[in-house]
Amino acid sequence: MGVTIYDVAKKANVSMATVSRVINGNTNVKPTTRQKVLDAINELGFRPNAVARGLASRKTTSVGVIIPDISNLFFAELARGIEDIASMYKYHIILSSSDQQKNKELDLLDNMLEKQVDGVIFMGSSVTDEHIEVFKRANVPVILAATVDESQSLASVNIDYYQAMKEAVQFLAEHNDEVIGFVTSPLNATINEMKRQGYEDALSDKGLNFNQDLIYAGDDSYNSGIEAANYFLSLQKRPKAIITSSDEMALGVIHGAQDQGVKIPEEIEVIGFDNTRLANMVRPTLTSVLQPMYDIGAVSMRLLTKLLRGEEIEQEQVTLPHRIVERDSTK
Amino acid sequence: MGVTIYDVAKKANVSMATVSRVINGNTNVKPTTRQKVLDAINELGFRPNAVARGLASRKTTSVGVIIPDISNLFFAELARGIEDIASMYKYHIILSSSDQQKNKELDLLDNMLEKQVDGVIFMGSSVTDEHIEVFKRANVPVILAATVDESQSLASVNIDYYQAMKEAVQFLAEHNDEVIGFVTSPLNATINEMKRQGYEDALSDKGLNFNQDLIYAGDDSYNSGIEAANYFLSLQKRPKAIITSSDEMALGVIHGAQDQGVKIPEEIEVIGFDNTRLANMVRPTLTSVLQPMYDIGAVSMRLLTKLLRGEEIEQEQVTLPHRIVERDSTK
DNA sequence: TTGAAAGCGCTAACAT
DNA sequence: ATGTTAGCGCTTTCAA
Repeated sequence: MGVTIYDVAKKANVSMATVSRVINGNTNVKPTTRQKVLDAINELGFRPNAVARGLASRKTTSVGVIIPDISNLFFAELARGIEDIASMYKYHIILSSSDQQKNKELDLLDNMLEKQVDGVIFMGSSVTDEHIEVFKRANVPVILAATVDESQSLASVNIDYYQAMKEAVQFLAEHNDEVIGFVTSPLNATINEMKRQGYEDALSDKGLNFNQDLIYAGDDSYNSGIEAANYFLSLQKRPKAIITSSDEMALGVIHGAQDQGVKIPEEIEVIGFDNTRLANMVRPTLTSVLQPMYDIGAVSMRLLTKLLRGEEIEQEQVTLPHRIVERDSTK
Repeated sequence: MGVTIYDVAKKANVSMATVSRVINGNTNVKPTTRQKVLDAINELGFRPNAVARGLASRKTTSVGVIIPDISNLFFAELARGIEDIASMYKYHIILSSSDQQKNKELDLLDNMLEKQVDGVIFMGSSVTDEHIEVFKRANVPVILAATVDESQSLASVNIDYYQAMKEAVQFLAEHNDEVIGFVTSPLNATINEMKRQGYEDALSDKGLNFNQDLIYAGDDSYNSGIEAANYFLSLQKRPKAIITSSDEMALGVIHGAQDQGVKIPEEIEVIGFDNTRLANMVRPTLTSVLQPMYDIGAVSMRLLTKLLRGEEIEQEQVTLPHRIVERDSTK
């Protein structure tokens, strides 16, 4: 551009300090002076340089967001929640996908810190001690969104995955005392482990059948859902219900079963997880455990703004509510 | 942090300039000196301040991305393409959703320019004269991704929407000389107008039936696809094929029709647009016009890097290839 | 209410 | 091959 605060000051016949005050909404400026400055700003088409500002004030009003994969429906929804609140508080988002690779995650964090982000929102598979150490050394607040740190030493926003999965299994067990299959995912390792635990505990609480054969390791994709269906159908003792750790895999399971002429939910009930928009886009519509992705993002960002503004925080580990949304893939 | 280039210089017994040279990979440094500096950097845990760097060099290595809605599958995929190439070239992405509101788009651009982004990738519904004017005044390169500027005065990456839609209709017309319905969307107004034109021209080329009743104005959502199906089924002369301007609406059409007992593709054929992952997640699987979203993003970003580095550009308006991916929703 | 002036941490001539 | 020295455009004491 070329127009600086100095040019404005000269034009308005005031000092740079006064222009700065006007830009920043400082009240200690005489109204007439303020107007003079405002006029000069308009005439010159002055646009404050946020980089210079950042250097002088040591605040950039931008926050880093490390996300496994922005093209994933689940995370994209979460990102939107972050973004909406960020823009409400005048923060910018620097967004990068990590593919859940630890090295990439750490590198991204480093780059963002070089850019002097005021804070970071992190989504990732698992939080190792190294992660924690790096986060603490970062000198800016870090929030984990939909990401569990077992040591509970970082601020975070999640649902109770263990309990959610347990309830889903219990829900099935009400009208189904037969075997229940489970499709896991390697993504979000820690969270999936919690889900698996909930699954197992629910079964043993009910005195139901459990063995390793009933767990199929998917990869979070639609196709792995289809493969899971094929696998379960090939079992001697077929499950009468299947629960997956994501909606996309649940759709795969439904279609995989239907492709083999199996009726859903009559012969096999299916429950997904996350309650993404996909749950309505399938026949029968998918019963799913609602996880409020948008809210997790929004609450994470809100929490970050509180930290950034030194506001009172009641609780650094936030747990949002979940619930089962019943549709037609269950009886 | 607190550690600056000055601290490193002192520790290594060299000048700041030398440290700067080492950081920036300048070759004019004696290997032993370089090593001394590197050691000092490690010992002190020095991390270069990108903000200071940006101020001094007038380059931020960050680019702004204005996107209608990051939680939309289509745009999220595009964003991922942008991001992958950006990170390959060491650029950071500042990402904001505009909801295709002109004011928001212009505001976002303004904010990004304040942040001194080196360039901008813009995705939006329509490009008005005001957009163009603002883009030109921005003083940084702007690329339109999956966004058409009819005046052709800006760099852009698209497919030939007109031709793509025309081919889709011709494809249907091969085995279907009956009426063909069309579901539009208000999103991407200009592009949808091109698609509509392709639809109409294809019909008239074939001497086929056309009237306004055959166009249903959807809103790009799954539900509006269902509504479109209901609408078309209520017509006296039902279409024998329906083509939509997005996959999500196509799924809605399929399910809306199936919910009323209509067989796809036997009674009605359906074609979607974009060939998103959804096309495989439905029964019957969806024939769709492939638009390479990821590539559009990647090529846009690559084009931007060329502009930024002053590399030779052959063509500022890039048209990527499209094609029809046949699946089971058509005969 | 306003101004003067010293940085913020780095790059980029220009010297040597 | 290395050092000196202006800035980059703004914020922020400190004074007035």
